[in-house]
Amino acid sequence: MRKRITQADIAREANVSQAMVSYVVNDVHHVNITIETRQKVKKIMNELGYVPNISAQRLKSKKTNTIAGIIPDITNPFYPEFERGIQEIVDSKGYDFIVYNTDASKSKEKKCIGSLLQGRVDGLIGVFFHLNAKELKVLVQNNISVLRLEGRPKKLGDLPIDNIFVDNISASKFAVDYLLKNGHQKISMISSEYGPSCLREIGYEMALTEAGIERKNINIIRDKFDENGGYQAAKKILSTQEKPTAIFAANDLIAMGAMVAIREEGIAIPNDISVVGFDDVPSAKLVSPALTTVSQFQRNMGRKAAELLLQRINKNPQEKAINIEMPFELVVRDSTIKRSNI
Amino acid sequence: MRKRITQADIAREANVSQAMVSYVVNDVHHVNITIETRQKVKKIMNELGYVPNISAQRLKSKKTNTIAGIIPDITNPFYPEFERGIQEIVDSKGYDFIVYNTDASKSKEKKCIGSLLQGRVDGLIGVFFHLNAKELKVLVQNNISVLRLEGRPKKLGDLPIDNIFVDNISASKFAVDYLLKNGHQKISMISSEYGPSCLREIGYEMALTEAGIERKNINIIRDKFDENGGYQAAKKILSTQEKPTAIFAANDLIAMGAMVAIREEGIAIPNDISVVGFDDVPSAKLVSPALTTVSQFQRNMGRKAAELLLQRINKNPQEKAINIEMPFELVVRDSTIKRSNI
DNA sequence: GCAGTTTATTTATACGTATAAATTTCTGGA
DNA sequence: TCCAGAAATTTATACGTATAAATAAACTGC
Repeated sequence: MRKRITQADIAREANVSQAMVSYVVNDVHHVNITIETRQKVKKIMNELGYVPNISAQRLKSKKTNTIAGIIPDITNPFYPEFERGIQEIVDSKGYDFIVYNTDASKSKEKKCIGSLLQGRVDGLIGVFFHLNAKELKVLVQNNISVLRLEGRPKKLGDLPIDNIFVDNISASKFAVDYLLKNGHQKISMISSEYGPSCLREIGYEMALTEAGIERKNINIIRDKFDENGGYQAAKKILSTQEKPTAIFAANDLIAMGAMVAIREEGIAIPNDISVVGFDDVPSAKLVSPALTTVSQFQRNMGRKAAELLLQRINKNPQEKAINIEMPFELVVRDSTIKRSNI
Repeated sequence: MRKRITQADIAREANVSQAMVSYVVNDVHHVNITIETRQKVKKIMNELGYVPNISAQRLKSKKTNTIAGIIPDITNPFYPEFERGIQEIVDSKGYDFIVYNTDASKSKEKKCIGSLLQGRVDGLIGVFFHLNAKELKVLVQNNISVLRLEGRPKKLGDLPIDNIFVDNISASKFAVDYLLKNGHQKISMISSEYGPSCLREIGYEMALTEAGIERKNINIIRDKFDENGGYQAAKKILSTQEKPTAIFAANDLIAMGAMVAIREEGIAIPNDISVVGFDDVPSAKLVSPALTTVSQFQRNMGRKAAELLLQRINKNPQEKAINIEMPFELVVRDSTIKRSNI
């Protein structure tokens, strides 16, 4: 393990001052350096294998060139694509990327904030289920830019906290409208307590109400927001005498769990029951039948989020916040079918 | 955006020296501090909202308290669980965690190394498809501990680079033996060029050879290591006149892609063709039929990897390398069936 | 041949922390 | 009352970099 080479080492070897080395390293242009010293320094840099010490740079510059991603859980297949989208952009701008998993728990969300206050990052892209803008204020006060992934536009206060969102209400309404258009009258929803689920419930209810579906056929069951939750909830739904002809799930994991339960009951998808999910996770097209679902174009959203955040960090940290809407798309696959016998 | 509070600010306010503040902050025990000053300093710390500057700490201590994970692609569902396992451990020890995605490309693997040499991290857990120990040596020389995720024990040179591995040859042999035991005689394999695939091919061949299967029925098709690759390869296999009764896929994504292709051809799984995957990714139990596959207990492996790495960083950075073997398990689900009509 | 520029380089300092070493203040015992 | 030693606190310095300010050297043009 050899000693790490610093600018001082190079300076000594090259018979110049440490400042000179710094100027050469950074190619500072408002300082004149003869071509000879420049080359001499560069040569020795290469010989000794100089690599700048990033901690020192960060201390001096008060910039970390790091951004954080705060998400519930990277094992939720919604997030890997989102993460890569972010990373693609920040990488290309020379930023590091740290991911925090909160498991959708309030205490972990808070812990993240505390950790970030130590000055690890210049900004963050966050999915918060518990903390609101007021609780994020302290970050902004400490010059850490914040962008949230949301499910609908937020009221823009005076805090410069941007939001990027897919309109979850419209998207879920769109999905349920699709089922209605295909002749389904009895559509149950499986949802969960947290996150965007409640928005998706609103869209579901809006679609059914607008279509004049009677109240008793508007039916939401809530459970965990993963495959087990979907499985349990579907079992419950299927144990009732009057089964729905379609199930709208608040996300794809729930939908897939429900599909397992439906198959176990010997009920055919889509012929007896159609299933629609939300998110278009990578495995949605691999299950059988392939799942009809709503894509949020996660990677694209990650990219856009990162671009917006870097812009804010580097251009206008204190300017007024904005809401950016992103598109969604209903991806029709084989888990839904037109119902002829109304 | 208010000024960040430093130890100097507190010192001024409390009428003590900056050093005193540092001692209080860090609860240094070989220095005597009266209870009054200690309390006075702490009170002012709280009032002003002091948070240590992590860049300064890192510069001074020459420790980053950060570790890196280098993986091919977080959207490959093998890795999220692995990552969370790592994170669980490093989090609890106060370390940050940065993930790099290499897309299994040599240039990106190299770029990672360059980046890490700037002193971003104290150690790394890496999945390298191209770089070997010799190319990682420079990290060790710069006091960055390295642990690799491998597919078999590595020859231990004098470099202190640990390896954690599931014995991929044994595991795939075990899986193929299971098919043989269930009466399958014609088993094709779908594999890929990179990563652990070639080890899994060896296990496949060993099993068949040992069982006395004739050479013409040992058949490996290679394609991309994702669902599309599996789909394409399966199409090719199914277009031959003498179809296999089982397909062993080098990983679950390939297996699921193959299942889509098989279904498209109207062939029944498992009745006509059994399918076995590798990795037990979360969606393996959600596809239909649920996929028989080999679990590597990814989260557990991530935990163990992190423990080993932290141990090396903090105890014995230069001691001889070790190989740590981890268990696997064949998870039998519904995509395989006993073949009665041999 | 020298005042005034321009060009090249060095010196000095700051970033915020940790910590060894030096200094001051406080003990208690003779 | 004084002193040795312990206790409490401060001073000084280092980590490695960036950069403003100071200085030195070389070049103008007259």
